[in-house]
Amino acid sequence: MTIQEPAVARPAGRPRSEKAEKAIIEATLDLLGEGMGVSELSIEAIATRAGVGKTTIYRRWSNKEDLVVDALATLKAPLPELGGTSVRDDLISLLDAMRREAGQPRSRCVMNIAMSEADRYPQLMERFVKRAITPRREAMRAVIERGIASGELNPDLDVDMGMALLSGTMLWHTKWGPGGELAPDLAVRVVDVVLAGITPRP
Amino acid sequence: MTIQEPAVARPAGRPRSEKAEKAIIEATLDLLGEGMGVSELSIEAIATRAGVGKTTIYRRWSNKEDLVVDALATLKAPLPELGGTSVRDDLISLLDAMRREAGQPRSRCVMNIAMSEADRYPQLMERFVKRAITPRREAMRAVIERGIASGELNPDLDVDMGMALLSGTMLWHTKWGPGGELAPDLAVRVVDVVLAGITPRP
DNA sequence: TCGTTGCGAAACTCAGACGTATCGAAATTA
DNA sequence: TAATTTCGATACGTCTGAGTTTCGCAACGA
Repeated sequence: MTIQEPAVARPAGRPRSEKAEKAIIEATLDLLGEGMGVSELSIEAIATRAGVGKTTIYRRWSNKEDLVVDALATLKAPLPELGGTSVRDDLISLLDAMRREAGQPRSRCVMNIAMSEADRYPQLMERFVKRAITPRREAMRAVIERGIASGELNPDLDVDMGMALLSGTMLWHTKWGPGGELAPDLAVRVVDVVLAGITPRP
Repeated sequence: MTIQEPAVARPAGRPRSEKAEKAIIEATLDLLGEGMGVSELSIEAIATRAGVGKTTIYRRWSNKEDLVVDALATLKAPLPELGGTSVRDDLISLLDAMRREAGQPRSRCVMNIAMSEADRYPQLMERFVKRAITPRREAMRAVIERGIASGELNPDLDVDMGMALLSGTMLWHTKWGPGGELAPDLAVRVVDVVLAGITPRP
């Protein structure tokens, strides 16, 4: 058994606790997920919740905003696998992923932050949008563009308008729908009504 | 000779300045409209912006929340007149009113508060929703129900889903659309795509 | 063993905002 | 004129939280 030399030589002294780092991130996401805004979020509350000293936080992040960015960044966007068999199926997959995330406080905080703190922390938002929003947006854009090309969608459709329809409707349900869980079939119903419109079809 | 005191006897002393009261409300709405959250909003900032002393604020409202409620209450909902000639026209009127409001910081703050502070100030929200949100929601519901009855809309349509489609799409554009003003024809385009759907029609 | 670094806890300084109190001036009634 | 109340301004004590420092202990390499 040979012990592998790490690529980067470990500096002398006690190594930083990976456990503490996890606990800090978890505590941050917990508090944000409980509806706390970035400005109400205090380093001291995070330290208490995580069971660490403030020193341990400041040794890693120079201020609250950096910590929040890193915490949100750990919420990777595990985009659903898209079957690619039909536009309808792929859109349902995307929207159902949104529905499932809306039910979990850990992911729900992403939406809370995105909706409410955009004006107040612009450069936080910039990095956050790049990491969390853009990948999902591009995935949906690709599906819609493919649908237009294949003839499944209206060739005159404005792609951005299609994205607004689908995402906006889900967002509306998330914020103002009946409290608690979103209906399991919500994604299907949204996609079908968006595809068909609300006027009668012959 | 005794004078019968009127029911509303003006008390002795200098009367409260109506102008100061207006200035306080205006300053509050200005700051909220600039994207400031309720928790960042400080009485001192309001007093400075309004050009009044803090005393003048505390003489009227006992705390920040009461002031915010009163300030938001002055934003009445001047719902647009609905022609009633067609569902399409009425929906366009409703959505175009939303578009116009989204452009004005004074009204924009309504949406900001509604989106972000719901969890944090529940009883503030309750009063606010009753005053500002419910009337608009009911107006749209009435239009959709009338459309279903008249055959202009799909008889199978879930009314709440229709409202989510229309309102959610507008909300999406407000928050994440290209910065600045919303396109003047946005309401028309949203209504038409919601009515027709995004799949080709024969 | 020794030097170095991280750990949690606590104390510290500093800033901002709350809510109250006080001031002289202004506005109003009696 | 006298009494009363509000005005804006300012000072005050308090509290909360940021960010720093210090302390004794723990974990690591040499």
